[in-house]
Formats: sequence, C-alpha cells, structure tokens
Amino acid sequence: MEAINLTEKQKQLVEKLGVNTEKEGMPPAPARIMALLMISPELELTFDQIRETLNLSKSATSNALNMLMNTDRIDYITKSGDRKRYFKNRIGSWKESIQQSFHKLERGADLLEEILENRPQHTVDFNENLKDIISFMRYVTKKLPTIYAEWQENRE
Amino acid sequence: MEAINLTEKQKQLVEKLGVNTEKEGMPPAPARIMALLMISPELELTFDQIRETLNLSKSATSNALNMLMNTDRIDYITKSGDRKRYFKNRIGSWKESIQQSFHKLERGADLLEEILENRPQHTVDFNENLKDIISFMRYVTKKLPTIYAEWQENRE
DNA sequence: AATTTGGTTCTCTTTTTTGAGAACTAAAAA
DNA sequence: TTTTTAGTTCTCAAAAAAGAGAACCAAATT
Repeated sequence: MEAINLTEKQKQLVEKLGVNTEKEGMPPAPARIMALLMISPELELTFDQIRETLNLSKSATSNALNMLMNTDRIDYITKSGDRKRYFKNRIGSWKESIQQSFHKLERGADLLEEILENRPQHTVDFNENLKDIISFMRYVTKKLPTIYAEWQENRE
Repeated sequence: MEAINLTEKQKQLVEKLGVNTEKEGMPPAPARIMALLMISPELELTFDQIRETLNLSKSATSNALNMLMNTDRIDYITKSGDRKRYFKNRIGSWKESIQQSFHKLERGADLLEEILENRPQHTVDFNENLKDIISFMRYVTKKLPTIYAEWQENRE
C-alpha cells in the first residue's frame, strides 16, 4: 500500500476542490489529482501514491498525469538513484498562470471584436454595450501589471 | 420556415462563439443559442426562429432556453396581442455579469483559504505561495469598483 | 365545442466521456 | 540473461450527456 494518509477533512477537501475544478471544465480524474497535489501534506507524490490514494486505475492515472503535464498544470522532479517521478503542483508559477488567464480574456475580447465588426449598423444600443464590454476587458488586461504592482506594495 | 437568414460569416461566428462558450462549460445547445443571440442582426427571436435557425429539436430548444433563463443568461419580452416569447441576450446587464464572475473568484479564494487552514505548518514555501494567491485574488476583487471607475473616466 | 398555438415533458437512441484491466515496453537491476 | 520497475497503450464496458420525436397540455382562437 502506497496510498498516503489523509485526514477526513483533507479527503473532503480533495473532493470539494476536485468538484470545483471539474466545474472549470477539467475531467474528474485530472481534477482529483490537481486537488490532491494542492491538499496533500507531502508535496511530491509518485505515480502509485496518487493512484492508490485516489483509487484510480493505472490507465486513468497515466492519462491524467500526462494531460496535466502537457497543459503545464503539474510538474515532476526526480531523485538520483530513483527511477520514479515525483509529481507536484506548480504553485510556484501562479503568476504565470494568472497572466495566462488574462491572456485568455484578451482572446475573448478579440472574438467579441470580430463579432462587433460583423454586426449591422442599426441595433445601436446593443453594439454600444458590446463595445463597452470589449473596452472594459481590454482595460482590465492592460492594467494587470499595475494591479500586480499595487498589490505587491500594499501586501500585508 | 421561420429560420432567420444569416450570412456565411455570421453562421461561422455562431459556431466559433458557440465552441468558445462550450469550452466555458456550457452544453452545446445552450452555447449555440447564446451565440446566436449575440450575433443575430435581429435581437429578439422566437422559440421557432431559434429552433429552425439552429436545427434543434423542440425538446432541446425548450430545455436549453429554460436553462439559460434559470441562470440569468437570457431574457425574453412579449408583445401585446402576441402569445410568443421573444428571447434576447442580456447584454445590457454585462456589469452585473462581471460582478458575478468576480464574486465567483471570491468564493474560489474562500475555498483556497479553507485549504490553507488545513495545510501542515511545514511546507513553508508552498503555504506562502498559497497565501499570496489568496491575497492577490482578494485584492483584485476588492479593486473591481476602482478599476471600473477608472475605466469609465478614461473611456475613449 | 373544436382547433390552433406555443410550448413542455416523456421515452428512447445515439454519442461522448470516463475509466477499468490486461497486455505491453524500455530501462534498470539482479 | 532474466526479472523487476515504472509506467504506457490497447480494448472494452459502463455511465453520463445530448438530443430527437411523439405525446401531451393549457390558454387562446375560431
């Protein structure tokens, strides 16, 4: 048995965060793995520790881990003289993740812009609202560095 | 035939925005309806106009429309002496929608806070990162009114 | 009273997603 | 060379999501 010991509370949090992550569009198994790597007291877990803690099959574990690595959501380290990989949360790169999510917002604004360009000239109010949404989205993304800088100064 | 006429470009945009909306976790039929109500030159469409333009069955149309109304994503108006409902995009309430998405962010921060409270005291770096993420999320949501006010002043 | 309108709801398929488990593989160890 | 380790990949089944179409229904019309 390789499963790691979690308190009831921790198990419950894995499910809660897992469901939350599923709602963000992540499939169940990867969502649980991400949650586990956020809640586990041990930060670096092997394939089998993950597999047995979450009661997943080998295939589900393998596919989920690879998917999470391809999308830069997890990472792994190795230890010399040990063939196993130790998977871990990429929490250290949260700034990059946030930048990425703002980048997604920009691409959303681009799509809305394309829609705006293809709207008829009448429907004036509608088009104005659409223009405002786009403008606001772009403003927010433009301000991200400022917001970040302010946060860093005021940080308690 | 009640279907409304869309140019090829408009049809293509309905699909593009539809897929985009699906990726946000919306099922296909509701995603297409939302997209249609964003792209259609006519702003208020009847049940049958939607159904025929998108080639949906009555059940799919009915379920999707009700789901979108329950989640405050669309709305309808009526015209006196006309039993039909005219469904429309709630673009006018985009500010509320944005507030809502920031509110979601706050609930995300609450969940992370709960996780932080259940982390062991060692894993210092990890916990610090988590603290920073939470702090930043809260800072952003707190600043929303300011950001909005700034945007309104600088608006071109 | 009978029919039409504007949907809603039920049943049943089809399709898609998810994951189990066995077979397999490459590198390392024995 | 044989075995073990640390996974990967393949095949298949179960389950969940999506949607078609018919039956149904209440209000309005004829």
